[in-house]
Order: sequence, then C-alpha cells, then structure tokens
Amino acid sequence: MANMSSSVCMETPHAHGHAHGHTHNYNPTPGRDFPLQIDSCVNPVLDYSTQMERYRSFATFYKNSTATAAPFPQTAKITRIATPLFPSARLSAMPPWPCDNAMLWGRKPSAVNVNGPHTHRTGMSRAEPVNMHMSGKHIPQDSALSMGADNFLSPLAAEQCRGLPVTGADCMNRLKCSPSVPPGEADRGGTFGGMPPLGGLSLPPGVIVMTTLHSGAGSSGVTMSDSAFQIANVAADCQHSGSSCSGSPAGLNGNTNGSCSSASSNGSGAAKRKRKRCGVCAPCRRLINCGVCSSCRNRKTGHQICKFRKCEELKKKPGSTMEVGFSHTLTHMPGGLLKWAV
DNA sequence: CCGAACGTCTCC
DNA sequence: GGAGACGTTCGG
Repeated sequence: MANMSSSVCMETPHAHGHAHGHTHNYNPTPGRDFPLQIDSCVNPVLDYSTQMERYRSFATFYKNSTATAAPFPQTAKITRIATPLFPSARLSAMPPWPCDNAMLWGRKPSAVNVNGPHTHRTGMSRAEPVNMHMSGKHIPQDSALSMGADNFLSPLAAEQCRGLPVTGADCMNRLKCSPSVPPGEADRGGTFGGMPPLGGLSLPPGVIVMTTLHSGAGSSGVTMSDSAFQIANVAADCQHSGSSCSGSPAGLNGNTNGSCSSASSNGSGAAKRKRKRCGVCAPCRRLINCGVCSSCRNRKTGHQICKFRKCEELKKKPGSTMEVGFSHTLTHMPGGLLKWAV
C-alpha cells in the first residue's frame, strides 16, 4: 500500500472501521460520512469537537478501567487511546492530511526543528500557524477545546481561501492558494508555492508530490508520507537558507536544527546537544497529551513529554536515523514538483 | 527565571 | 526493556 493516497484522505472513516475488524467508537455523522474526508475538512471545528469528545471518553474509560479489579493492560490502553483518535490512520497513528491535522499540530513551533533558527523567512514555519494565537503557556494542552477555529489548518480549497482575511493560521491557507499568490511569495512562506493544486485538493503545507522513483521497498506508505513531510521541510530549509545541503536527506536527522552542519550526530562532543522534535511525525503533530501515560502521569518528576507525543526521531538513537540508507537525490522539477530519485 | 522536554542513569 | 528520577538544555 505504498501510495500517497493517505495524504489526500481518500478513505472514509466508515470504511476504515469495517475493513479492519477492530472496533472503535466512530459514529458517522450525517453529512460527514462522505466518500472523501474532505467533507470533514470543510468543517474542522465540528470534527475537532467530535474527536475531543471521543478522546475524553477514552480517558473516562481508562479511569473506570483502572478503578475496577481487572487492570487495564498497557498495550490495550495504548491501542484504545491512540487508535480511535485517528480513525483514519490505522497504521502508526499517522493521520491523513488534512483531516486530523487540526488537533495534531505541535505545541511549540519554535521547539520544532523544522525550520530551526532561520528567522529571516518572512513567512512562518509549518507548525507556527496553529499556534499563532496560542501561547501554549497559557492554554492547557488538555483544554485544547478552547482553541478557536483559527488554530486549524483549515484545508480550504483555493476558491474558499480567496478573499478571506489573512490571520495567523489563514496565512498557510493563503499559501496554498497558489492562484492568488505569486510563486515567490509562497516560497518564502515555507512551502512550495510552485506546487499546483492537485485536482482541486489542496495539499497540506510541506507535502510534496513525489514521482514514482521510490519503489517503497523497505518502507510503508505511511513512512513515505512522513518522509514527504520531512523532505519538504528540508528542501524548504535549504531553499531559504541558501546552504549547500541541496536537500540531502542527511538533514532529515532530528538533529538538523535547521542547519546543514555535519557536526550534529557524529558522536563527537556535539552529540551531547539536545535533539529537537522533528515536528512532522505523527506524534509531533499531536496537539494534546494523553494524560494517562506514564510520562503524563509523572509530569512533574518525569520531565518527559507524553508518550504519544514523543517524536519518532527522538525515539531513535542519535545517528541511527535516516542518514543511513538515504543516498537519494531530490530534484526540482518543472511546476514545483520534486523528484525523489534513488 | 521558569516551564518543557531531552539525555542519562538506576531500578525492577 | 520500561518506568521513574534527575540533571541539563533550550526557548520564552
């Protein structure tokens, strides 16, 4: 299943629930059980509220479960907590764009190494729009329901985008509205302005269309999706930084910190430096803490991020990440496409 | 200064 | 290997 369909939400939550045997509490809402989840994207607030409600039901379930005589197995907890949150992402909790994106974007954009210290960009980093009006310090993660609609990366179509006032989050939408944005401006915004809309489907920022050179061997489609995000960010980074990393996936290491320095993970003295969240993996995009994992429960003493928000890259040992096996080449193609040559 | 979170160590 | 604790780093 190594295709990119997950990026455009071609699957209904309804079908998902039936096709895979496991049950969750997804109740298709009239008007939402649409062949394309684009429908739910048009009404992100409704979606978000629904999912938050479900999330809380899981928390309640957990409490009740632990209160009873039979302990709730950790694996079962994880399955129950993580899976229903992303009904469309049965693999590795990777939410398809853009449907679940609303509640998944990370907390502190500045702590994400997507763009690192490069501040000369006139636009904003991929995660920034979500938190534009959300200090994070003052909005408890578990009260994310208080987020306004502008905290969603509303995947409006180009026509819907046009004419809207451009607030923090809307800025990213505007970037996706290539017809009204000069290519140069879009590029400065941190995404691929030259990227044409895909048959009316607006792609999430950072998602690129890759040509078929990647066989998918050794990587699932989900991984490909994640890679796409990372590739895009690296490319954007190099684009605005003018550095010489030329989209080299070595920069995909969680250590990049927006730079293409080679001293990040070589086991020398610099290896002691803290790595940063990649900002693009599913856990990084998750917005809320689960509240029930050990990290959440031991927030005060543990000093650890929620397990479901722990960056996939940071879980790996430094140096064991993607610099190995990434001898590929990113090639800019006409029309803003990128070719992922192996 | 403070909160968040990564790294590392210890314990089980 | 996971949990927990704590030192440390980082950003606001």
